[in-house]
Amino acid sequence: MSQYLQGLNESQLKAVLHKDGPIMIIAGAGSGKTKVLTTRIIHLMAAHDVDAFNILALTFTNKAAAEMKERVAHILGNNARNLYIGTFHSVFARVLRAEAPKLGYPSDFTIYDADDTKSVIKTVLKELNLDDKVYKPNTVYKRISDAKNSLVGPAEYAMDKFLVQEDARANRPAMAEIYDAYTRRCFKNGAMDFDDLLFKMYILLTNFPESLSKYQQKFRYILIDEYQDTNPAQYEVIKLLGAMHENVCVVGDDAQSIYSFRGATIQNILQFQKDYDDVEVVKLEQNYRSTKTILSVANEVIANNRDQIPKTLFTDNTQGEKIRLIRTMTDNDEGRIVADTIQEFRLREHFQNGDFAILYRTNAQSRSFEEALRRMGIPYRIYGGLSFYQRKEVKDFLAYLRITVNPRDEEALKRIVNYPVRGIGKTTQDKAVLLANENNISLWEVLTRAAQFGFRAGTLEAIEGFVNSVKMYQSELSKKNAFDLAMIIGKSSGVVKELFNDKSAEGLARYENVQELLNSIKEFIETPDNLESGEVGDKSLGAYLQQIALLTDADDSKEEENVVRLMTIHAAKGLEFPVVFVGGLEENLFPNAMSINSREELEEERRLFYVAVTRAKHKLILTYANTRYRFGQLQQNDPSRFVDEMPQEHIDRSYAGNSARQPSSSGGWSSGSAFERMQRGFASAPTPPKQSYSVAPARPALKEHVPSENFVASDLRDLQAGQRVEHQKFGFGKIARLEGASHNPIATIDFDQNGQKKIMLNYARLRIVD
DNA sequence: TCATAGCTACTTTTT
DNA sequence: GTAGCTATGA
Repeated sequence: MSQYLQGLNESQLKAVLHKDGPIMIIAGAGSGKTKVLTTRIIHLMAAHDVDAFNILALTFTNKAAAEMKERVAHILGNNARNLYIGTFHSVFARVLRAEAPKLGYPSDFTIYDADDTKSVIKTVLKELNLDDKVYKPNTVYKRISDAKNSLVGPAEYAMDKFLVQEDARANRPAMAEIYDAYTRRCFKNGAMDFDDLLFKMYILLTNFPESLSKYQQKFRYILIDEYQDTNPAQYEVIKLLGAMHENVCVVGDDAQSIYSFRGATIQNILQFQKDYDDVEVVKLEQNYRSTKTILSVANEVIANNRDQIPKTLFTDNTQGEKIRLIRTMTDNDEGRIVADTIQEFRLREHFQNGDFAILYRTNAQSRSFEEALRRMGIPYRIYGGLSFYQRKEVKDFLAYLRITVNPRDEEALKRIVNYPVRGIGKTTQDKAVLLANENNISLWEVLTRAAQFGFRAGTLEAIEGFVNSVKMYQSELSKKNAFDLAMIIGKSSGVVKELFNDKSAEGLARYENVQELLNSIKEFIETPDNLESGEVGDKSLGAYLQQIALLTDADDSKEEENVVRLMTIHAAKGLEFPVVFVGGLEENLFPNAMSINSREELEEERRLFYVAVTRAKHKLILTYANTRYRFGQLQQNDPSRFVDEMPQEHIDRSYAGNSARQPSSSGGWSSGSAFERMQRGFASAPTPPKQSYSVAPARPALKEHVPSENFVASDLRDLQAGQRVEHQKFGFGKIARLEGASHNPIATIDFDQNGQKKIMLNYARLRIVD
């Protein structure tokens, strides 16, 4: 038996050795999924002489792709180079780059990220004279994105009775029109958004049979990671590509499907067996990652879900210790106790910083952990949030590069036409945009022909100066590599100088970020071959821009850093850590308040919890806070229902007070482990009482109110103006009026002691007095 | 035309 | 608590 096959268990081996025909691998958490995928690729090449050029492996994250590639390269060396391994988005972008003219796009089409997309939506809304309070860019984006991910174009959308009716009911009848205008605008700009990369790939394959057959022949063996997270667009493309050889291998775990909000449908994996005849199904049920305790907690919680493929995960690992459940008074205490526990484990059990991960439901939760770690001098790194490439200064600089490569890119143009300030202000810009629309030409063309359009002499001079310098950059495009050209642009545009002259701390950071960006371009041109595709050497600026558009900050991997990692649970999928903290286990936060209205949504939250738990190898610590600041307001939450769903014999509650649920206002704090005393110390530390309203100097100080003995939050659905209520902090008051959307009602309350305040009823806890 | 202060809406998750 | 937008004055 070949060496690379050794150490595989029976099912793993079965999955690897299966050569032709469709196969579905149901891979439980920690069951060696990546190992199976990579070994399968190695086996295809080593034992069956399959050409690397004929293998396509698709993942959801760059990180997963890089890991796979690396593992294959480890065994096969240079042969691995020609494999097509990448994310759906990056592989499709590469294909589309080659085929763009067929679809009427320039090869150097721009890829719009979420910010660009929203910005285009705002532009379109303005031009259609629509109120962006009714048509919130986020809502519109979601709607369009959902449509594209279901392969519904603007024309189909407008004719889809159900969709149109939905929009009408939501009081957004112009949605179809917006979608159409948005699509046209992107096309005019020579740009595709994230969803287009999937949608246009589908269009390419369906409208151009010769392209379909070309890629069908090329990709004889197809492997899909995380199949449970595919959306209909991805599903259809895979089906098309695999139709000729039917060598489609999908790997997934229905229990880890956590992206339905992005259009993923669990049906794809549940139905796979119906898509092809003779599907081989292999289940990987042995977990190599976690202790018996952790695994049984995960199993027991997920058993509450109705929709799932039956399977039994087991492990030969040790029993391990109980799961620690920690309750704290506030979110800040939660941060401190986690930091403290990390310290404890480091000292007593010799863990390193890099062994710890802190996971949470929402990005906003990172703050308290971050502060606590910083205070204790524990090095950490936050993943997610604003990625490097989304920072303003980086985007500004990139906009120069983008406009050089694709002058039709209006979003980029608007960013930099007056940055650094050169006397082309808002009035001029508005006029130019108007001219572009009236004459049906691009904004760039208006600027290049500015003399014809009667701008003021000074303004005209400014425009011409700008146009000439961009034209100069463009003329260098074919002569210079990405880095040299970027350097020229940085110097000549004045961007670098502008940042250099800003000596404030933020200015310094911005300057460094742009330098960092230049470094990354240098790195790009110096990398010997393009790891993404295996195709050698497109070092142009256009290639660089398309690559980074799909990068997130989780991808710039300084993996070896020995630091504590903070990230959302979504971002942690596919990763494992010796010690895992999961924070904010509270109702309304996790499960999130947005997701408790239907069984499907709640089950997805539960799967998310399952993902969180199964990241841990040795130790798992769950925390929740009695009160936490959210949205400026102090909120009280009950412990998460998931806490109750865990097998209690595996839980160490000695850090959680005595009562499981509904901690009463006085009870639960009197017993005393050393740790608990310490915790109480934190809770009652002499920090000044927090203000739950903004601290405007003119406003009178809050007259603190002591809640009544019998304070119980009332059901506020039938709240009426004129009723008297009690608020825990602001005291007694009278409802002056009710306003806001029905799903987010806002009450204006005249408080006896604290004046008038606006309170969001979704969050507030009010007792109706009479 | 530009800088700034103040107001508002937002927080679910992301390629 | 903050980013992004608007109104205001220089």
